[in-house]
Amino acid sequence: MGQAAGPEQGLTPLTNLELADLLEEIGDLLELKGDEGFRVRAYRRAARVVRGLGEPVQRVAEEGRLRSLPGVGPALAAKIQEMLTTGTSQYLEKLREEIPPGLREVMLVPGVGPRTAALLHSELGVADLESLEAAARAGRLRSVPRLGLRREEAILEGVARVRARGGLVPLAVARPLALELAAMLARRSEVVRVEVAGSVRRWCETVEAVVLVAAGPDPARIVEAFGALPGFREPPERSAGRARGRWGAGVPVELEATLPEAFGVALVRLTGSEAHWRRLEERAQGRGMRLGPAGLCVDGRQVPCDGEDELYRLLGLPPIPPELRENGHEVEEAAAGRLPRLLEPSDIRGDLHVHTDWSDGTASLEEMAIAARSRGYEYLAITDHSRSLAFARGLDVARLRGQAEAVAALNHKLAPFRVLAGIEVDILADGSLDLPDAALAELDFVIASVHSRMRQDRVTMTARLLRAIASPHVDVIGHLTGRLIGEREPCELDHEAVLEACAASGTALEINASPHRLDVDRCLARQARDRGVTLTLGTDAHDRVSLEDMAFGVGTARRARLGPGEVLNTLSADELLACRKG
DNA sequence: GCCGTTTTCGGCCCGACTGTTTTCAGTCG
Repeated sequence: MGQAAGPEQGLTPLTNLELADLLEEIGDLLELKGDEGFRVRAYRRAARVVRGLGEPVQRVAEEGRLRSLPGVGPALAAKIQEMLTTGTSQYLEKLREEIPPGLREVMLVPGVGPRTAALLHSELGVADLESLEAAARAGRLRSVPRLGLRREEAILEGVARVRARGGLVPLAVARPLALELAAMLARRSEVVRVEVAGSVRRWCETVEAVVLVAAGPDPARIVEAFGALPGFREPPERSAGRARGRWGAGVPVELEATLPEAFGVALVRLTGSEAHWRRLEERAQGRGMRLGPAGLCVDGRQVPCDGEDELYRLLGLPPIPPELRENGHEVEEAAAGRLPRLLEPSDIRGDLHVHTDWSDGTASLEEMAIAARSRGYEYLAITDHSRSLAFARGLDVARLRGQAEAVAALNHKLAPFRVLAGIEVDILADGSLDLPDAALAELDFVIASVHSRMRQDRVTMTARLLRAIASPHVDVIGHLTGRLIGEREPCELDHEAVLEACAASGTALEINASPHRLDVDRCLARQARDRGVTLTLGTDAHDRVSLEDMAFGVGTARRARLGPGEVLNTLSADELLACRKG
């Protein structure tokens, strides 16, 4: 307490995520510069370690433990220290002068990596997405060595795709920022109460803006305090009780400040969806009240509403969970007492998809297990990659057996906590599995996932998945569509055929809880449920911190209206093992 | 860049596909 840099120094302590971004940027710029690959990887590895660190890197630095982090040697420790003190590093600043930072977004275009981006820069002076698009439209790309008409067309299409998603912020970015901003506001004396609202609160996978609602006796002072937070690129626009601006790299952020007695109505309105709010307005009108931005009026008098539940109660409704506030029909359901019992975070008894340093994770088997136990779980399934994912150090039969032995030893040590010996076995291009049946048969839990050849046509990809689903050893299909939100489109697939095969064979489908994936999504999860397919939740964590991503999985499951009975991880370890196939 | 029952240098990250070529560099998972 009191140690953090105050406003008098004009510097807020860097969060782990911000520091990781700076390290990532150095990696990208070095790569664009043509630096040898190992240094680039060192920066990226350090970024990953910092991102997945279970404690503030600030504290690690203060206690002189930076060098103890894996992948952090003398050079990186010094740069991290400098970044924590000054907010940047001279090395990074120099790189930014040498290489146009806009080239980083050029690399977002599919098919354009560091070499091509650098080539486009040197040959055509491309420095960002705009100049790339202009050059492509002018037909100047096709004349560059190793490029041609086909790639020019593909790049133009890719630019459009990158653009299209440009306006939306992935939940993976928006939610941590929303929570951080809410925490900053909560510390201000002007603020009595603050909540995250908007699409973030409804766990939408992408959002237009981070929206916050804060209450206090003097809303104007809250708006003022909000505008003064460090992190806005330029001062946010302010109007009565409101402020909106762009935070950090440009994420749109909005605040509405109210009096405490108007907080409930504001929170419901700003949480949305719009259809939900409209439906509530209609319902109020139907009951002789008037609901609007100013609040709820009964007989011409403003009724105080300091919480959401109070508003719903006045409208004759039970509280409606934010995840259900979508098309407005949920209001009728609520009125009829037919709201579903939704999955709760506390229903989840274990994580069914994690990686360790046996493959491409950063934490050891024991570290992951202990982290899972301290989250209150009863069990954890270890599901590292298999053989063919060489770049992730995937496990072959021998190493898998070695890991199973290590798991057995760990179970002895951590009992009654259970570690399940599992695998995320690769589904190869023809639908066969990357490990022999005999090896899979020995495991407690088998996820099968596609990691390569993701652009197969619909027929081929469907057949490929059906073959994996038919395997008696496969318990779950992991991240079915392979999409990465804002980065990679889902693969072509006959969903109906897949769901039918899952239902018939008793194969579960995963809701991958990584906020970058959320795969299967809400719609597909709901369809699966309707077809009698069981779902599992797995974080796909590659470090201890990412075990917290389970919240995103639960949010998605709730949006899909799943209850505890439809999710495998609500079972005990014994029940789970008992209901495996075969 | 980091790291060391290969310990202060020499490894570390592999294989398939694609569009461009006429033998392969670059991208991706």
